Amino acid sequence: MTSRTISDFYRKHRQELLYGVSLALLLFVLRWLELRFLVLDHLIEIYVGAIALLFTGLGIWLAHKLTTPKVETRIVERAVYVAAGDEFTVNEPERLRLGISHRELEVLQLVAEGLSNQAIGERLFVSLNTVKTHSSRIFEKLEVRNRTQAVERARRLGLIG
Amino acid sequence: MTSRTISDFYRKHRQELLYGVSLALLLFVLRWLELRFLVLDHLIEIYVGAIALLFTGLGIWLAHKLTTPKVETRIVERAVYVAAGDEFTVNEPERLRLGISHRELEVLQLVAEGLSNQAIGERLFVSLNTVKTHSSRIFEKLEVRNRTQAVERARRLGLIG
DNA sequence: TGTAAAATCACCCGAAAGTATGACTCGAAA
DNA sequence: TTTCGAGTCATACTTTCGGGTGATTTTACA
Repeated sequence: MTSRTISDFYRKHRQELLYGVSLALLLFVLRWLELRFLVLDHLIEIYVGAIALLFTGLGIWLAHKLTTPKVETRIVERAVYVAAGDEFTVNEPERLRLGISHRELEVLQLVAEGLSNQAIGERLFVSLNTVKTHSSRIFEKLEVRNRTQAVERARRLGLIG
Repeated sequence: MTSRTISDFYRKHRQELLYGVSLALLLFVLRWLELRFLVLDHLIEIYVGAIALLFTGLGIWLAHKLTTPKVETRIVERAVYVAAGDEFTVNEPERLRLGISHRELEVLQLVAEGLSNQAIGERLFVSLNTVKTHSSRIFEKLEVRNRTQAVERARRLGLIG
């Protein structure tokens, strides 16, 4: 396991780690409070109150972290295209004729959406290298040299919508 | 105070009332649990655990109620009329709206044909750098990050055939 | 159940694309 | 005359693509 992998792991699981550490700390504080107040058992109400407060806070914090990771107002401008109504179906015979696999077609569709290889890999849960292999094969089969031409050609052949 | 006023009051302060009632109920349960378990003081941990759980839940619920209405997504839909016929004419209003110059459109068309920047430069008798400048401006104006997305978008907007 | 095709991933390398910034020319408009 | 947009070009840099090669694992099917 390299340091790259470790930092990747940290990045990906930062939140979970934070929660874990926070919970551990809380339990520690709990224990301390317990030992502190248990001897004076008429202070049990204060103790319980503190616990209640503490955990209400924890709940709020948790919910906040979990439900509002981005409190930004998104303005999505969506263009509605008239006269582009018909549904698309893949030209299956053409796909078979060119020997393009399902996975390759899938990659091709994402390429057509303008995604980078990296982004495609993340979308399909495969590595960058795999995406590159797929796209290279696609280019070969479509007899083109780059993704833009591939999209152009695939459109004309009815492989993508 | 009429019944109308009362129902108005209820509508306006429904949330606050709910909170109040809930809190009262909680305190009641608390009290009950206290009496229940205090005699068996080795069950204090269970008691405290229950309290903790309860109030964590309360916190989450509170936070949820308080923060969810703040998420706001505005979707601006805009109709774009694309020529449905076979012959293509540039959607001039759209070009002007986006502030895309004629030269830029020319470059965009060649990009759509799948030419490399180098090839576009040779076709238009300008340097590679000039083509890059143009295409960068195009990307900005179309709000995209690469040529594939640019072609995709330009096609939909009726800027290219 | 064995085999071929498909899918996955890695590493290297050079080319192409894209970003950022600045500068120069030219013609039209203020 | 000044100003401004469009077009041109450059330098420097980072990122992404695409080609080549080889390998392992999964899946499909005969």
